[in-house]
Amino acid sequence: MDRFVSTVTNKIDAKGRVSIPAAFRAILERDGYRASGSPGIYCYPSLDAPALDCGGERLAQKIDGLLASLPDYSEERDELSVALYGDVQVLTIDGDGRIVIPEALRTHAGLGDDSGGQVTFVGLGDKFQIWAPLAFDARRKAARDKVQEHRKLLGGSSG
Amino acid sequence: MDRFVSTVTNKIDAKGRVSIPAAFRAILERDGYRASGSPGIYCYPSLDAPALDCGGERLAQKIDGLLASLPDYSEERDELSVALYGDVQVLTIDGDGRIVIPEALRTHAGLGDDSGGQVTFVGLGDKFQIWAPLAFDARRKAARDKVQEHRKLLGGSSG
DNA sequence: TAACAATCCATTGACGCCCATAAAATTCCA
DNA sequence: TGGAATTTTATGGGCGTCAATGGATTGTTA
Repeated sequence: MDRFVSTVTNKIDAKGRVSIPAAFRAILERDGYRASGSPGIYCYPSLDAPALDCGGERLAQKIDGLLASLPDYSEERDELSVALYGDVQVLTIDGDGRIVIPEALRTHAGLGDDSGGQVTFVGLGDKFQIWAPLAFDARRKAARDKVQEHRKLLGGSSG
Repeated sequence: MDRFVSTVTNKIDAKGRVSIPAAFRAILERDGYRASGSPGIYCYPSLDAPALDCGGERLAQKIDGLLASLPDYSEERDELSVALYGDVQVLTIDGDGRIVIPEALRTHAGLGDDSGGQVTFVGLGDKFQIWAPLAFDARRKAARDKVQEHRKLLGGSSG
């Protein structure tokens, strides 16, 4: 199965458009995205980071599956629906492979004028994230430090 | 299958008209809504929230199915029938894609002059809800907290 | 005819779609 | 293997269409 991997930083233009990395687009297409008549890509605020989680049909079906397991008209289901469906935005990819990130999502990810007009795409396997470049640098550095610690604990003489 | 997703906030004008988000309208049309001679959209007070539940034919059938699953003449069925059918309003969409929310429904959802002349449409899969913007913000926060508890079900090593 | 409702029309701004350009990668061939 | 030709990407901009909104006009009913 194809996975989203690697990290790419692209520009946002004056109209708020960003090119999705070609490698990611290719995966979305194989994942059920159809150039025409397609719903688009699913995108929602990441729960534990100032970033956006994005994916294709596979991700949408995951959400459906979770909700379908709860009884209709239960309060629990309504609440989950709000958080899962309600926060999801379906973004369409234009003919040139670009999307426009809506205001609500940009706010969550800190993609304001201060982000230097750039966004970072981060592959995470079956989904990918969109970050403000600086915020992601910090996150990445923290992750590296953590790995270093683990190495020490593991007594890693080889890496 | 088409689902209602995402959250949109629109204005109510002086005459009480609100535009239904175009994306939602498109789903209603595919769900059996016909521009002319159509019954309209089904709308009723949400059972457990200060909001309105709305949907098309698919929602109506779902309610039918739910009631049919309960034993005839059971107290439970009677109560649910009243709760679900009793307050249902069939709203028509005008030529410009707008509806007028009747007084009784506006009261339940707290869509008064205090709501800033705005309403929030929240996609919930096979139905959508109409909220007063501020009330929905609170609900959204609660819902997100709840999802945190369910994250493991989403298979998320992150997010 | 007053009050209200439904339909129609007009404006504005956002968005989708198309094309142009430049840089980068890939292919192809000597 | 080197380099030229071609294709793919990323990005910028123009323009037409449509959605959202406000206002006017017509119709209906008490």
